[in-house]
Amino acid sequence: MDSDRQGQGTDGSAAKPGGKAATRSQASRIRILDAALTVIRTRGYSATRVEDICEAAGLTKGAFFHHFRSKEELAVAAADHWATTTDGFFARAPYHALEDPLDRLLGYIDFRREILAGEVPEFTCLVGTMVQEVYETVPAIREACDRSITGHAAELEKDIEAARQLHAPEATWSSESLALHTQAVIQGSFILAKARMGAEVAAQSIGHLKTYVEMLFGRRNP
Amino acid sequence: MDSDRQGQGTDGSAAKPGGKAATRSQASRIRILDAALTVIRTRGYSATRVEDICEAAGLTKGAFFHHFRSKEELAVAAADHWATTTDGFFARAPYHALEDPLDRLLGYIDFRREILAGEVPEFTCLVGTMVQEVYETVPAIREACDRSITGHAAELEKDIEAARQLHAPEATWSSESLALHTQAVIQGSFILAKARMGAEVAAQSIGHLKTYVEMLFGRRNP
DNA sequence: GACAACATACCGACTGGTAGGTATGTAGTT
DNA sequence: AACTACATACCTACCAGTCGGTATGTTGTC
Repeated sequence: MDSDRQGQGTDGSAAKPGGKAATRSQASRIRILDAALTVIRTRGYSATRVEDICEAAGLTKGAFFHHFRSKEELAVAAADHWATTTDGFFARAPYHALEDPLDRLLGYIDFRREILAGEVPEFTCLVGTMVQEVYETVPAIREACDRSITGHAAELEKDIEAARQLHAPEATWSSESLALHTQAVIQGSFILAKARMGAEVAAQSIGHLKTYVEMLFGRRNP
Repeated sequence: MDSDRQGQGTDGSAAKPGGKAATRSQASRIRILDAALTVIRTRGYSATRVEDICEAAGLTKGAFFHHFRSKEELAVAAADHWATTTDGFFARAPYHALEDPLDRLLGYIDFRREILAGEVPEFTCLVGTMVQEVYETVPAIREACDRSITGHAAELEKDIEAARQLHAPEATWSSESLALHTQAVIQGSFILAKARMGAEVAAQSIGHLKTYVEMLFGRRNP
């Protein structure tokens, strides 16, 4: 209902072999979305002007409003775009090849810590930023952010559940709650990183998260 | 240097016995600050208009700009006000009377979970919200938020350090990093609560935090 | 206590720049 | 010719901040 514009841009026709124009249009659309990721993560959603995004994308407002009906619609599309790209990014990460689900889970946490590089806007989360601002005022954006976070957690939950059955069948905690907890730690570590303008705090916090998971699975003693 | 207007309002003259007007002025100032806490937590910093705050405070823009030179200056004052009021709030909480520092630490975590009541804007954090939006663009606000978070963590760190020396002298983690980690979990849990529009996720995440701390201190086995 | 002189607290109409959105034009493709 | 993908110029609502004014003290002097 609200998720057209997902795969093939604005054109309704599908399966066009070698459609050059459609490809170029899509490229512009994605440039706008990518620009939005950068700018919104830097300045926040409300404070970013659509012209900021256009400038970062090397396009004009005409192009912007050709692809998106409003700033709000862009935000929803950006959240979906974020979900898609990050999911792909993590799916391709090396830890994913490990056999034991617990190793994958710990590998995921290590990976999250490792990618805390560069400037703060580069490693922080688009949807975590946006949902803080608009959760009460713009339902569509809130829902898109929720989809992104919940979807990512659900992906992780699979490994957690498998690891739980394999290594901690007696565990009292639910895989879902642990998956969400990892996301809470990561999101919270971003807030501290922003307050302090550095990744160090975030890395330490994710380190605590890893210790916790290791202890839950008996791989480490206090 | 930047912290006049703190104790005695706008009047330069000090030690005025029974100054009625100064008291009334302070009351208005605090009404504006309290209103700002509510409104900004609900709508975010950038999206709140100063007129929203005035309306919530039952005053007009004239009064607002009499007390604050700009919206930015208000935000800084609001962050400081937040730090002051929340510190007092936690200082007065019952867990604070416990003798064992570890009990106080665990009591703090329990307390944080217990106060997740009411609507989302009522239990979420002002400075966590603001710093996400402005960390790159408004240094003064970022610093004020940092002061609030770091100060709160430092207060907690005292109990953690005492508990560590008493119950886990061999521990490899630092009290500071654990204190900051608790704040990361709490802040992150707010983000999830906002995405899902409910306190339940936050409570579960803080539950995991408690389990972690208990395990760190050997009060619980996996 | 009365009155002048002054300061503080607040009101609300106004302004000027800004930013979301629109209307129109145009080059390229089919 | 029709349509897509943009660019440019323009419109308009909105909002931070200003400014002249009023009401309520407060201080000092007689």
